Amino acid sequence: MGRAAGRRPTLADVAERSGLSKAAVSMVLNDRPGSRLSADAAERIRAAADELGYRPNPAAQSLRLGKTRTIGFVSDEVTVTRYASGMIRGVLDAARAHDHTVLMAEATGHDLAEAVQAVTDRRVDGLLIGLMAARLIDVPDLPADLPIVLVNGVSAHDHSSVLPDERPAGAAVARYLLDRGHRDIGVIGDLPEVANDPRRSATIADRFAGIDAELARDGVSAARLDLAAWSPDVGFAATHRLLDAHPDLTALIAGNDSLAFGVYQALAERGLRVARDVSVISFDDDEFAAFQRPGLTTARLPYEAMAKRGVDMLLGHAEPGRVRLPMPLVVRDSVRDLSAR
Amino acid sequence: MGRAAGRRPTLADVAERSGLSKAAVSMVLNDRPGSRLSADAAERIRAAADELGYRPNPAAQSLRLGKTRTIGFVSDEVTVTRYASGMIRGVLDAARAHDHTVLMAEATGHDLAEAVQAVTDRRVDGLLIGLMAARLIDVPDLPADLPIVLVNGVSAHDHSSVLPDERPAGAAVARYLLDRGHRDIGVIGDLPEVANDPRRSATIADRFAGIDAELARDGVSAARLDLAAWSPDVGFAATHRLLDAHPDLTALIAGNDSLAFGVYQALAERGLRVARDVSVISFDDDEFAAFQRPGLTTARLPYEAMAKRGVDMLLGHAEPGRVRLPMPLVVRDSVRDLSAR
DNA sequence: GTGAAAGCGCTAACAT
DNA sequence: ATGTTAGCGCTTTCAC
Repeated sequence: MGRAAGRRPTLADVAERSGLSKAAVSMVLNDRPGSRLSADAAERIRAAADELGYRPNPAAQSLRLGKTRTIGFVSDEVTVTRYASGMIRGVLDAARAHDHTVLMAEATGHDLAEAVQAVTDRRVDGLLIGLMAARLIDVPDLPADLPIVLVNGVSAHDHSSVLPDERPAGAAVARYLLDRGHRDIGVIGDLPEVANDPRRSATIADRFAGIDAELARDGVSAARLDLAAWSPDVGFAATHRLLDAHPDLTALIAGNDSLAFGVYQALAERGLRVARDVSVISFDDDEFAAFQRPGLTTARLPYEAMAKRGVDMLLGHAEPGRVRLPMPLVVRDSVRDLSAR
Repeated sequence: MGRAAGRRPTLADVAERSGLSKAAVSMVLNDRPGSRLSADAAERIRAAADELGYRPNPAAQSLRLGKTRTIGFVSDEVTVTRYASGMIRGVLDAARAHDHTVLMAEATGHDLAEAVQAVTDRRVDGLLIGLMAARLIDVPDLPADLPIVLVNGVSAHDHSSVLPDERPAGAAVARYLLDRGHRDIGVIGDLPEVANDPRRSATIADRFAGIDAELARDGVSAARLDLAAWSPDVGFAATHRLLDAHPDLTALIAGNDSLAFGVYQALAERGLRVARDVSVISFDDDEFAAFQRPGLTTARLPYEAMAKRGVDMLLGHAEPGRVRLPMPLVVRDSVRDLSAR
């Protein structure tokens, strides 16, 4: 049992108390196969360590081993923003599962290189770069032997990375509507300017390509409205514009949940009920998607799973490479089944 | 200029390259007053360090100095949840300002003591405990010399802590309504069960006490509805119930923004417009408060400022003790001015 | 003014 | 099978 003593006990203290050598203590506590200690000796050592409340000093271990059992996590703004909190959970959980701790640094406003430097200065064993929006970035120079993986991002070089698999998600969203009898569909939110620039988004183009391809399979061509930004107020304005032009639409696909928030508001203002009058479906599964009334059906961005996979790759528990993870469709109540009537 | 060399350069490398001793290099690089090196020698050392891209090994420094320049941040769920992301930003920024890094651990599901242990095992220089909801907790045993401060929480012992100053905020919210001519006011969301248990909330009682006192000053007694939980759907149901009983209400005070989200939904369902027909005001300033339509006026929980103050206290840059920080009223468009008509 | 040397706590190679 | 020792990279007394 640990006491809150003055000086923290060291290996030497445990050795002295157990009447054995430091080497013996080290062997037992790390149960190295080296040489079998007598069961009795091992017992004495464990007892002594326990009584003293001994905890190894990680600085000493790092110095000796050249490993820190710490990974660095630098992000553009996922740490400090609500959107990708699942990513933090994933990183923390996966790191703990492999007995590593996480050093976080934020690159908001700063140079990414600066944040990376701060972290590598601490001699982390691996570097995870997490991005808010999936995009292409330049990875700063870093020690040649430092493993690195990008979560929700890609580099121009061949760094390992994990991205959401947007194309099938786009197709699944369209298919969900099609299967329920919708053929008069509006698509709110393609961002041509962003979609064509991988440094702004490496995946949005896939999202819409998936939608378009699936719609085309059934011969439906959607009413489209391109946008310049994704926020509730532009979703609000866009909905009004689209519905003014096409009052016959039975379903709306929003580029993401933030836009869909605005769609709900606009629909309410027009006296239209979500699902009953106009169905809505979207992407991301933001926290408030479940709070909408009715609950918003949306294809989830798998932040937590991506982070976990990233850590696993970083620590050698998963194949490295460029990976895409599925975006599950979270079904709630915002889509009406027209085929049943 | 740093090269991505094979082995990382050490102090000894810098010494060799500059033709001086390790001691001299250490002195110069940390500019110790000890003994003045010749300006020329100092220059040579800096140049050598620069060319080599030398960065001190923190493990070695920690071992020698007994300091890690790292603080531990353990929280119940602020890390992995969107609500208090401002707290993370505050911690990270303040730590960097004092040249410290942050080790994060999450106590969700686990024992708080377990997360604290994980962090103190790493020999952090200070411990920050951050809570989602301001409440009273028991701080686990820890090394006697480890500074600790609670952010958005208090302990039964006299640990330093920083809390939001809820009473004045409650008063300010009520006053804001009163000053605009509202006298038929509904209060949605007191949680008697929670408010009376400091281990569930150490501040909610103050919030409502502030509201009540200020209302009483002007002789108005609100229509109150006590709740058992704070979520959009209970806010939704509560609004309907309250308005059914008191159709004459001109303003609603919601216990927090999550509740207010439901208030908006219920009002919309009744064909009532926020502000024009019924004013709404709330607490927290959640991210989506600004996205509501009209924007929600709310008393902000100063997560970022609390975190910053906490770090400053921890690192000796601010007076320790029990501190309360103001909750600024963020004025948007959800309250109508009745006195002007 | 400058450098040699000890030592922080730990592990692994080497003696015994 | 157990113990002794060197050394990871750094800072800081203490001689020179």
